[in-house]
Amino acid sequence: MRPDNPLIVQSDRTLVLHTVRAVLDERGQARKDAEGRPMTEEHPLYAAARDALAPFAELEKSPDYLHTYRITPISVWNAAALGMGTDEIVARMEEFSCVPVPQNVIQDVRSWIDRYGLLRIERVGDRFELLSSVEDALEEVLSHESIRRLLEIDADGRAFLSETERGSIKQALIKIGFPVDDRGGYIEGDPHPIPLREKTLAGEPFALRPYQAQAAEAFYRGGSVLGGNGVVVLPCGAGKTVVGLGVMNLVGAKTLILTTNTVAVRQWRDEVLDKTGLREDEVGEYTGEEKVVRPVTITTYQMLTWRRSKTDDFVHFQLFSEQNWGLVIYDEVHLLPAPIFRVTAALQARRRLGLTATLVREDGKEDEVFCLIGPKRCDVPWKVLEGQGFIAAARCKEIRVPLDPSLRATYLGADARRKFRVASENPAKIAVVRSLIERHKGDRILIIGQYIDQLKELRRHLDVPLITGKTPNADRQRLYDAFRRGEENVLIVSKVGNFAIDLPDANVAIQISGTFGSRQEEAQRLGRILRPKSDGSSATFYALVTLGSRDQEFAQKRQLFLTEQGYGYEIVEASALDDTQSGVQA
DNA sequence: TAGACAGGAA
DNA sequence: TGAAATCCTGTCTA
Repeated sequence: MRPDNPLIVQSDRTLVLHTVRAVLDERGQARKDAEGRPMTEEHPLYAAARDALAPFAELEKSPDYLHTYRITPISVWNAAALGMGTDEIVARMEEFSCVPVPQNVIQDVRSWIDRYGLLRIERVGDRFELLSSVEDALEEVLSHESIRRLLEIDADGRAFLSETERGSIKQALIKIGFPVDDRGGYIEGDPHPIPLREKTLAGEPFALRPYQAQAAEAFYRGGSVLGGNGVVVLPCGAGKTVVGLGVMNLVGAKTLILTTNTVAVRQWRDEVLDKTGLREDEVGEYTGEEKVVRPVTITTYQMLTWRRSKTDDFVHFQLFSEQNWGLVIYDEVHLLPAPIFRVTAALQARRRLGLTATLVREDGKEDEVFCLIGPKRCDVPWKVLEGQGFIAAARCKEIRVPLDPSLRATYLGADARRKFRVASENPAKIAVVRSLIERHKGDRILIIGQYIDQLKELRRHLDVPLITGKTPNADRQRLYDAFRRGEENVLIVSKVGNFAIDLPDANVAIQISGTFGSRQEEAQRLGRILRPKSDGSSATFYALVTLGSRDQEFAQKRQLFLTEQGYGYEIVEASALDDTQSGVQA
């Protein structure tokens, strides 16, 4: 703790981190710039503090100078699963704090950490027992009706549960603040060796990158809690599929893979065939087009959650029991739909791997992921991979575009939800896009937006191709290819860009509108330009927002996740684009 | 029997 | 907070 440190830990468990500090002259006075404003510089400890806090705190707000983090039970338990204890968490806060860390915060962290592992599930013959390391704890949770009705209490007061209740009991317990250490173990599933190739089909040498191998190991071996279930968090473009292959190799059993769409199904299949020794007849696709169950089977969430009508049963749930799976992989686990949680609750005896770039869910179901899939096993910060050259360096700029006075009235007159749309569709953004394209001549530019009308308008002005959900697959492919070959330098894409993983790489992305406050969407979009460039050059991400509007508000929320990962948004006024080149450099 | 398309769901 | 995209299935056409 030093007075010039950047962090303040508050008793409401929020952490306030200064990103900048005043520049002082030799007499210790704040130095002023030419216009008399105090000068600031990045706080020398900011980056180190940010990285130290990331494992156990969640970034909540990130305006220019003060970033607010919050410590929650889930954030602390995830840290605990990575092997971090109270002492370490407190030490990290004290190292960067400029005031004493409040005692109640230390106590809260300690009590949460202590709770993790207080209750555990163990196998007893063909059923399971809920045990507690402290006598009162079991008594306390049994006083909750929601818990007791799931258990069978015998004459000695021991609490037993059946295999099928294993998931629901964990869900119920986390709701009342007790994460369970499930040591019930796994069904091994039918063995099926999955060797990794040393050369891909194209003859290129193949091996897991160090961080990929570490992630697979961390999942499989576990740490302070039993391995074999949990989530691996890796940036877009860092090779999550390959981590999945690594885990399949370690488990060596029949595997069921769940993905978000059919393009992803195809991609998983190609990767499995390209990088493992499995033959084509060992890998099956279970989709609308063909339903083939093989030792490695890949399907979509929508396939599984399909039913004839709202009241009917899920037709394809039998896939989970069709084979004796030894591993279930949940791709993009932050998008997991509710019914899959339900079936996963009954699947606690199978090894479960979740893969994602951002563990944050916009629906706040992080606790369900935590107790049903498992804790975070590995989280490689984006900036670390950038430093190692596995993803490209990127600069983010938020360009603030004024709203024309004539539209100002429309904006002010609109109700809250229309306001966002009016601000998002600010026509002045078109001129800004045009000048950015001008500035980035020779670059590959993706323009990403949310509203079809707005994008059509843009296409009319710029005369470049537009891809939306209605664009037939053949046309998309043709445009993607043209973009890849460099025949087209600019492409406008709608929300298809969020899902389409076959979208070609670019080095400039211009976001002209986005979903309310979706942090993970912003991360995905940045991911589009993060593939390392052959010449090692960096990428640029522009977010266009309407000055002083709800658009600007939501843009801040969207940026949270990336700020947490160390991406700073440089704020540029649109007017600065016109006169000099100083505001935005190509 | 493939392909196109509409409809419903989340 | 709302718009857009996706997928699966069933039906129709050639």
